[in-house]
Amino acid sequence: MNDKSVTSDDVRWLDEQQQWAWRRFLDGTSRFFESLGDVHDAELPVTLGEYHLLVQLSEAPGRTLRMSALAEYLVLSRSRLTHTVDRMERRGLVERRPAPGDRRGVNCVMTDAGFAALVASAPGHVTAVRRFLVDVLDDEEMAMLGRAMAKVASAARGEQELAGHE
Amino acid sequence: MNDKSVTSDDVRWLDEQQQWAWRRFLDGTSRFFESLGDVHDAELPVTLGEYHLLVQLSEAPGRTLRMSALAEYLVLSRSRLTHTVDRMERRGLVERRPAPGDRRGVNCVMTDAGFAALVASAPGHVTAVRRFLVDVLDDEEMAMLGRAMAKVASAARGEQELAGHE
DNA sequence: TCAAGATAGTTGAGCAATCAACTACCCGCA
DNA sequence: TGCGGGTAGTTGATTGCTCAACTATCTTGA
Repeated sequence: MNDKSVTSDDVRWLDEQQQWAWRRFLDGTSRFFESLGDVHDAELPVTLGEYHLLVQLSEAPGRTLRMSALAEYLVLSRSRLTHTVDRMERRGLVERRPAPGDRRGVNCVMTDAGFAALVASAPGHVTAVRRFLVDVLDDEEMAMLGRAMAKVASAARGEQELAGHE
Repeated sequence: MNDKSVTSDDVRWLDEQQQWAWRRFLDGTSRFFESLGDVHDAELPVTLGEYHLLVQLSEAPGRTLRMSALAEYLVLSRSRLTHTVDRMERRGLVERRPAPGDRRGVNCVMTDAGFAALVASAPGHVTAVRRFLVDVLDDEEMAMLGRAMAKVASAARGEQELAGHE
């Protein structure tokens, strides 16, 4: 702990309802991603993490994205992305190409095999997302969840930027 | 893929709003847990995972819980819990004791050092949960989030039980 | 124009998680 | 009473992740 650490005297603890909601959030997300990951591992050609990577590439122009952009979108460390792309490249799902205009840069490109794996995984993936999330909530809850999590994401993102400039 | 696999012909894809909300959820949870984990790693004596384990023990009678109960509450595989408890036991945060009445069973007990680590971590933990979640949402959003995630958790839990009986 | 610092990505060692196989014990039933 | 199947937990090999150090390139400003 450093000299800026918070001591128990000036902490605003959570009240009953906040505590309850936070625990439901923690438990719900754990079980949701567990179940969704299980579906990928048991039935689909790519893991959940690989799937999200392929989705990002599929929506990028030329099915191509810089490593750094991919890392930012997927909330992965650069190192972890390097290792993940290594493995996917060995399986022929993506390829690395030098980035034009910046000789430090590396583009990650989805191959046809990668696209095929994405297409093959999508139905099972979406069906699971429905079963564990979308079909469980009504439209209003789903919309609220989206708005709330957009706020949460930007709070966390703000913090990330601060940490980077230390 | 097996013979029960869903083909693209009969999948109900997500509409615009559902897609948007689902992506906010995915991105928000990733960034939230990333930021909260960073706070633990940088400033607190125990990691986020260890913290949650200690919280469970702190609320159990005798600060004691069966390994299997702990695994269920924390949504951890038994193997992963075994390894995690190994490490925490080496650091003196918890102890293993035989479970009375079932000679297969093992109780995990929080030590005084474990309780001290929990107390030392709590202020920083709660402050971070506020910064990245609770203080970012208003009371209504927070309540909705709790209700929604309670539903999601039980959908996922239901699925888990089915998988177990195959 | 060139030095200092920032950015992009990789590397490899050490640590943590996963998966299947294993031991030990409990329960129900014949 | 003992056998079959289930439950509790551990083990160790494999795989994946993390962290700090490293190379290479880009940018800025004196």
